[in-house]
Amino acid sequence: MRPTVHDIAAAAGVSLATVDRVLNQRPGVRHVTREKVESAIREIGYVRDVAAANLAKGRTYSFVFIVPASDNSFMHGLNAEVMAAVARSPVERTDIRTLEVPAFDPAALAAALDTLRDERPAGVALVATDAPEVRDAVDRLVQDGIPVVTVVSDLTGSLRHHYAGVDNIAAGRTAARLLGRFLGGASGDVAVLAGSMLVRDHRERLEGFAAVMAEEFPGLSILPVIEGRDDPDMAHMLVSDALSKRDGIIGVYSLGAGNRGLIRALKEKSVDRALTVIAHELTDHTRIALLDGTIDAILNQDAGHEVRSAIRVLKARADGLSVIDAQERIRLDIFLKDNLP
Amino acid sequence: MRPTVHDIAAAAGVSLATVDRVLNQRPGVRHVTREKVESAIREIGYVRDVAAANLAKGRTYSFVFIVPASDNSFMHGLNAEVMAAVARSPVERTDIRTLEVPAFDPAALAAALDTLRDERPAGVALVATDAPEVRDAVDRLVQDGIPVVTVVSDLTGSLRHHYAGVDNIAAGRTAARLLGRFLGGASGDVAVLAGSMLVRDHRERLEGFAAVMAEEFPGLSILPVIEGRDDPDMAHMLVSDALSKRDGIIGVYSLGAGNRGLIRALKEKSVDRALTVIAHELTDHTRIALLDGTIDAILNQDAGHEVRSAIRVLKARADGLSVIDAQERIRLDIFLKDNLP
DNA sequence: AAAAATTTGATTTACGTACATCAAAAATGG
DNA sequence: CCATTTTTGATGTACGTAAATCAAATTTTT
Repeated sequence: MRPTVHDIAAAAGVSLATVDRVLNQRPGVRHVTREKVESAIREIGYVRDVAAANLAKGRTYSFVFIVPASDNSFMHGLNAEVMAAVARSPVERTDIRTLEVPAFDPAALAAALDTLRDERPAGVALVATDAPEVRDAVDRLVQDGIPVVTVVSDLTGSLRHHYAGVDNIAAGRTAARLLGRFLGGASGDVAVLAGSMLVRDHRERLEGFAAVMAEEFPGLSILPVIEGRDDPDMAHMLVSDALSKRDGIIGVYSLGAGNRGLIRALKEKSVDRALTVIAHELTDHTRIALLDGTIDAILNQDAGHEVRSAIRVLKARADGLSVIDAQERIRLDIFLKDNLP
Repeated sequence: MRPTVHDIAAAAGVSLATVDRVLNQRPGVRHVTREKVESAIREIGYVRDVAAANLAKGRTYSFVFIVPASDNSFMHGLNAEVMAAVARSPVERTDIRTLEVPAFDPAALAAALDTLRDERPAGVALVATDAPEVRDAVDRLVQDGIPVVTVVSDLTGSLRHHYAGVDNIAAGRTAARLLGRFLGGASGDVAVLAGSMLVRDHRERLEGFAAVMAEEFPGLSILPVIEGRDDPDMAHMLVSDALSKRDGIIGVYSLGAGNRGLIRALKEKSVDRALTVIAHELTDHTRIALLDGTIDAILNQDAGHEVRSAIRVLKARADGLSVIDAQERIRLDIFLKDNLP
């Protein structure tokens, strides 16, 4: 049987009340007594029964999920996953609230984070925008003792406790190797379509991509990055334009969201030429494009996993428990035609 | 607030005792009363607080994990993951016992399964060997009301409740496309190294591989499968032999476990020729080979995920709860040099 | 309609922990 | 050494559910 608080009391030779004071860090225990209890806890290997504790506390973890009000398929998917988590939340003794903030607006995000300082939720998850003011706001929350995790996009240099997202440099490197290998030994130009170079994940993907391209595929040269602002029409125009102007393009890497415009442009232009295309994020559109051969591989991060992982990590933090690291590692999914879920 | 049993009682106009009788399927409730309670449950949307219920029951789920006594890196890894789960088990109110049975021995596995019928554990997970006697033994367990999930290797046609493993046909197809694309448009022979064609996962991988090869890469022809019985020395000999005899070989697909022999053979023979190699299962050996360029891509199933998923599914079954399907889908990991964990 | 059987209600205890209260004991200050 | 403060113990209630007991009400059988 698992040891209980009673066993601690017996082992330490103190009363239940004292054990409780130690366990819940209540005042009024002499230093020596506290040590006695703590060593008893270690000796008999007591671990608090979190379920029973939560029952007694009547506790519900109130978490806040901050998502950008962005209008692309990926963010819609992420939102849906958060909503699914909200739907499940009563069963898991969590009470998840979502907060929408304008996308790419550091000031608004920082302001939203600061309001949470008073509210003191049991944890905060956010899709971070990489800016000093956001970093500072996150640090303030952490210093107030509130668990914070970033999702999808990280905030390096901040005090956030955890990042539930993929390694974007590795993603870029992987894309480069796939593209390079798929192109065989061919020489030519590679077009890169990004949302915006102001977003950290996009910068990192490009960085990884460029590094491997330079190291391993000298025959391929990267054209200046096309910034489509994750807007279908804009992407369509810019990509069409690029493909018309440069017929040396043999490969495309789309590292941002909003691939609808890209796909349209590819369909129009690729009738007479063979292009190898790697894109990010599995959505309805990219899935169809992968199946019909317009896209050759899709790199993906599973939004559902990210959301669930973020919640698990916040919960563990709130309880002072540890997580299974391997379980919380968000993997980079590589999808070809054949292994689609 | 979540509704409780008291709320059901009030809503249905019956006593707590009656609610309890209905909830726990105890006898002595008239049909009409039972219906009244059940509709009240639906109306107010009651869901049992599993944590409280388990606390009251003093319940510990006792699960049995049957693993083959196989001596390859993958099975060692699986075993380690099961052990890690055992270590965590007290915290999760589970009591996991492992049972080792000889590998590839259907009779022994079936016998082991049959002993469990008396023991009546709360759930059984097994790495299935694909044989009628195993299927029958599994069906008997299921018919006795014991939750059963297969791990890594499935048992199609049986009544098992769930399979925690990858889609091996998709894995084979993916391997074929990767290999075909990596080889550009080149023509030549492809060698396939398997453990044994008697194992279902290996057969399925080959099936998927051969299908895509035939459909999409007519320039590549698959040589007769080499069966290395997952034995390093045997694999080394057979692969060396094949590489010496046929210098038309430009690609290798290793779909089984035990890649040490393969890697050794490749290192010896590939000094003077360029081979493209796809292998299964990320282990210390394959990881090094991937990094040094001996292997070009590794397909992997995450044993840790499989074990944790199996346990989650068994627990949910035991509680009569549903699982999050997307969370329990075991993904096929594709590793290149750049996205290794 | 009475006897027997079945169904329902009322109540209690338990699970492991949290938290509060009050009394008793011990340590500390002057 | 007494008064005061601090520390400790004893005890009870609560969380939501399970499970048991016994009495009361209802239904079924004869």
